[in-house]
Amino acid sequence: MKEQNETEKSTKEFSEDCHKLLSSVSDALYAIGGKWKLMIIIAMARGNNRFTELQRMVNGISARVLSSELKELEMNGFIVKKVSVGYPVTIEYQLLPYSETLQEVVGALSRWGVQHREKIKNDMSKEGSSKP
Amino acid sequence: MKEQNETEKSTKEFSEDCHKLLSSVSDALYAIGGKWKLMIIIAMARGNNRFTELQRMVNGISARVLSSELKELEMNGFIVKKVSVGYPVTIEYQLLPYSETLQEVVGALSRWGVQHREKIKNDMSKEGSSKP
DNA sequence: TTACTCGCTAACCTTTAGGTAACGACTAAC
DNA sequence: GTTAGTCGTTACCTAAAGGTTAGCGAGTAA
Repeated sequence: MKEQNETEKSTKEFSEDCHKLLSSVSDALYAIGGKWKLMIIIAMARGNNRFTELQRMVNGISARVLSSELKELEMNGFIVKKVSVGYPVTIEYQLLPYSETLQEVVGALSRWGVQHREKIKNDMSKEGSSKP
Repeated sequence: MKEQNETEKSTKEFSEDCHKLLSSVSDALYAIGGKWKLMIIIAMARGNNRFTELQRMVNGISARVLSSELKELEMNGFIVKKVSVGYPVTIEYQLLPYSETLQEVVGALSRWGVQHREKIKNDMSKEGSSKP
């Protein structure tokens, strides 16, 4: 029964594999999915720690959305909000070490993004020049 | 003027870097962002090529959403729809080579997802056991 | 005094994602 | 021939993400 053929076995294994892969990717997307979270983390990793800095750097984000995303990022342990009580109360957001675990993801995504833009450009110029 | 100090220079470079990174990640998210696209590609890479197979494999997706996501994936050159005209018309979706460029992204995301789930589990057990 | 910045927040509205349910066309079983 | 299942597609509707505008409280600069 067990060594009947390989089709059945590999199908099953594939299917288990697949479920694991799917659920881990799903977990990841749950935490860092959406339009902004990764972008905010990238901007912060580049030294943007103030609210308005972030708003200017992350193109197209509104104050309302930035505010709520920062809250979520804080709840999930990616960043902290530091309020310096001294002279003019300044508020800074800082990355926590945990956000560094995202480096690989950010790297992969940005490399893919670069090559994808290239591809789109090529596709367009091909279509454009294919007029008979 | 040029070697005044390093602070100014590196700030500027950081900022340029940052914009590039942000726009490439943004491009990537535009194409493969959202809850389902990557999951569908993963499922297909594991040998699920029929509509209902995919629907069963990708947990929680509805037929309507699957149908529209498949259309988008086709438009963006990740998959093709093959209709065999013979006997009971069967429809198969197949990955195109371009979807393989996503391997790195999928790998990174799933590894991160796995460790993130671990982290959540640990965090919870810590909080749970800290009752005085 | 006026005006402008920073770090938000609330109220309101639009856009998009996604669920439900039903259909068409065809098969298979009862 | 009637019911049930496959393989999708479509129309309709809700929910939630996100944009816009406005403003507040505290500081700063003219």
